[in-house]
Amino acid sequence: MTQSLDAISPDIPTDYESLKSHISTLSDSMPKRLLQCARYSLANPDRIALGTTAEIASAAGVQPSTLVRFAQTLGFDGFSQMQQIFQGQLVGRNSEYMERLAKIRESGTNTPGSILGNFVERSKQSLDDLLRQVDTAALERSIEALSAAENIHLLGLGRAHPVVSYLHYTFGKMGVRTNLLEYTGGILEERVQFIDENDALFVATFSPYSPEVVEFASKAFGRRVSVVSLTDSVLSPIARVSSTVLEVNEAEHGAFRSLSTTMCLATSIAVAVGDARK
Amino acid sequence: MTQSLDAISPDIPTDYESLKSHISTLSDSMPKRLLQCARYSLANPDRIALGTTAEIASAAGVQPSTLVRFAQTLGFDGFSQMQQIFQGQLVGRNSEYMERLAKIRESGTNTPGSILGNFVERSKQSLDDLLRQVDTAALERSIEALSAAENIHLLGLGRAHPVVSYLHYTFGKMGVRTNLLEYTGGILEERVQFIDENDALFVATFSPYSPEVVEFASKAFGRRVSVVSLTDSVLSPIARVSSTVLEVNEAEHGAFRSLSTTMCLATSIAVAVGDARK
DNA sequence: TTAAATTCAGAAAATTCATTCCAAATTTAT
DNA sequence: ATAAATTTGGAATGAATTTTCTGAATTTAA
Repeated sequence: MTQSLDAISPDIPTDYESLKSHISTLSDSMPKRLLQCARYSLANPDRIALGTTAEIASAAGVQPSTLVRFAQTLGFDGFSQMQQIFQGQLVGRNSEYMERLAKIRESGTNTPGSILGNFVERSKQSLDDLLRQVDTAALERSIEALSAAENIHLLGLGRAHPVVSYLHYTFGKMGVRTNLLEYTGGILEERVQFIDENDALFVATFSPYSPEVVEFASKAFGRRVSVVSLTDSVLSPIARVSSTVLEVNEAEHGAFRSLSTTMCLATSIAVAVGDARK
Repeated sequence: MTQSLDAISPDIPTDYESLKSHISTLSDSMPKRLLQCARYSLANPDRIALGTTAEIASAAGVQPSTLVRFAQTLGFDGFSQMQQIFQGQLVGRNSEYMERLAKIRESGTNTPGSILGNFVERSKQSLDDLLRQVDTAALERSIEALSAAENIHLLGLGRAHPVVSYLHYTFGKMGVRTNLLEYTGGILEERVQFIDENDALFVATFSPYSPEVVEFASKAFGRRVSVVSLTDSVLSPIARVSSTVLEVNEAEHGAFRSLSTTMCLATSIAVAVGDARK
């Protein structure tokens, strides 16, 4: 049907990967609305594959005709021709996905893909556990404590450091001032004196629990500071010196634990505190 | 528009799995042509999802109108309504997903528990997307590059910093030496000279992409260093200056993005590189 | 075998869709 | 600042698509 036209324009992408890079290349010289299309297509390829021009256009905040122009800018006849590539990707990807799912169960395969498949599976499981096992009362008290605090101090070393680093960033973006306690030699303990009774200390620590962190929290707790802790077991030594304890069972693979679930909880805490403070 | 009709026929399947059993149940009492439709649909769900009635009918050896009657026999308004379920299968929507979304909508959106519920659900979705959309070839090339590197340098600022911080820790535990590049004033750029051609640079950056990070990666790339980047879109400026690009669509809630999915990918990378190096 | 009921094919109708077109708005170059 | 070029929104168009309808064919029941 469009054979002659295909022959005329031989340089248009025929698979999704090259289409992606094609879009990415041309997007440099695209005007506002077409760039909007480019962004939307790459962010929502599924909707491009399945939607109609009207639906997609409205979701992307452009006119249907703009979508057509976008496709034509990329060298296609029109939208429909471009859509076929997105559809092809959808079908191909789905069958790959099915194969990968089947392989997850078989242990022994150590390809990057199967390792990822494993972690995805376990992380989903772990997220489910989080939602099922979370102590809602403790979560609420934690949010209250952090919302009421004059200053929030954040402490976490080793595998826990990314958690407080993320909270530092996210709280900052929401206008909540936090103090990220970095461990630079032995001077950590001295900082306890700068933590006020009206402040809160958020501390994350996982097995094996750094003694310095527990010690620091203990001292703060002794000074009647609200200590909100995030840890991997209620048996954690941090539990004794905390006002509220949040527990997370993280996905693991052999000796290695992810931070996937922990980050989900951390994000929720940040958003809830941000809401309460606004 | 079809609300009243939906209400009248409340027992039609809403996901592919139940549709399948619905079809096989009813197919017992179907006349020849409808049975033909039933068989074809179960054998070629992808074509039902993406084709037009004319195309599918011709492929299945029936009339387009028969396809419509088939859908109506199953309880649908028409073909289009049935087609949506086949499309949902392709994108990975199932009944559990629908139920959970409904639950989240029911509950108030501002209690800490519901915020957490929301993030858990979105994170799971996002993890699924990761497994579906991941570019396995790019992932494998990334692992290779990092495994082959003499030294691995890690760079990430803002929301991306927790990612490299985590990698620094985890690689360390596996005996893989890494160099975490911290941004302390303007001296970042100078460090490029210490990165060798046999080294690899792992850089994480998310929108809005820090110019310093892109600039640094660009210089390293110019020095023929393997640059493995983790970012949120192929339109990311880092993509141009990377040997391999890994893309992650992170769960978000309003303006706030988690790091849940990203951490899952990061963990997988660390484990895969650890395996390859051992 | 015959009549009634069901199923079917295909044409026709109604709707939706992708695409084109053009005037207005915006950007770029001078 | 002005003109030229580009980009855009939105209506108009024509093609394609889904759905309905009807008479013919087939099946079922008596």
